Amino acid sequence: MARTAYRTKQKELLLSYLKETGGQHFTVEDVCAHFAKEDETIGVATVYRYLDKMVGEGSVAKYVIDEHSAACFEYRGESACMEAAPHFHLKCEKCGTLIHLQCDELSAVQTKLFEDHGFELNPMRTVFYGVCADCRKKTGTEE
Amino acid sequence: MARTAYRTKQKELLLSYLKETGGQHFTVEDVCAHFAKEDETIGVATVYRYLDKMVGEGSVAKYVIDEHSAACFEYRGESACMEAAPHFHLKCEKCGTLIHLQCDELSAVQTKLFEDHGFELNPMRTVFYGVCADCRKKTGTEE
DNA sequence: TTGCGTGCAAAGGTTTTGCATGGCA
DNA sequence: TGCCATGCAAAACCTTTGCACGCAA
Repeated sequence: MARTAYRTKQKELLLSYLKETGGQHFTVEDVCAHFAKEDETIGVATVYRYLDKMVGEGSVAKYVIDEHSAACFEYRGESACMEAAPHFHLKCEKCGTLIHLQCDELSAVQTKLFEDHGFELNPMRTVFYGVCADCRKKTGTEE
Repeated sequence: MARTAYRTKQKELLLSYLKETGGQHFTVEDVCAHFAKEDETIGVATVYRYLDKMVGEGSVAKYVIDEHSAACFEYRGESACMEAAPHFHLKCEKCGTLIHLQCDELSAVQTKLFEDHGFELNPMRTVFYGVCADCRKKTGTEE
């Protein structure tokens, strides 16, 4: 059963950070560094523990952007239900930009996948890889 | 410039493995284990080195399925150009199954993303996360 | 006082890298 | 002979886990 959740300083700190950065991406390191600058301490383990729990609850989304860099998290609001404002993520393989995209066409894909293939897409975790408009313009010769 | 590429045993071994398993997924460990059973030796570093190069050339696709398990690779054929037979990958978050899906609707998304947002989707790297039909049937209560 | 929450450090896993050796041309 | 390719082991990286201590209730 749900244990009594203590109200601790770290939890408050993390929640305040989440609200500040709502909708933006951050890593665990970002969180720790942010508070280190303010002379507050919050250990990585603690951040991981909270974030993992919140991912399970759906209020935070976790994205594996690249296998070798830290995972990206994103706050989706306390009462965020997944259907609320689903958006997708486009990751540019050239410049590394992560684009938020709210697009009906993509939502249609979600429906299509479900109806035709019985597959229930999870937009909270899916990342589209490719090359963004800006990078395509630049001939694309550079790495 | 392109250096003279030597013809080595390891390269042959890897290529033969790729052709055998064409279209299937494998990890670096799979490759090494496969040859270890046949008393052939091919080190992980070598496999990573070749695979990374081939990913760059487009003949092998690399998927980050889960941040904590090994990366999945897939051979796409020597002369595989990306337009040839693009298919997408659906990863079930419940049972872990990786589904290959060749679907015109999804190809339409690719076009849509390109036309409306200038984003050139890379199907070789994109993985759709969600829940597969089988797992949805099973009430979905289990982890 | 009870026992959850925390931080530190160690462990765990995959992938990369350095370096000496081996093998292709 | 020259130099690319290889394998081993160590390093690097992110994330998880064990454990003792601190703090909320």
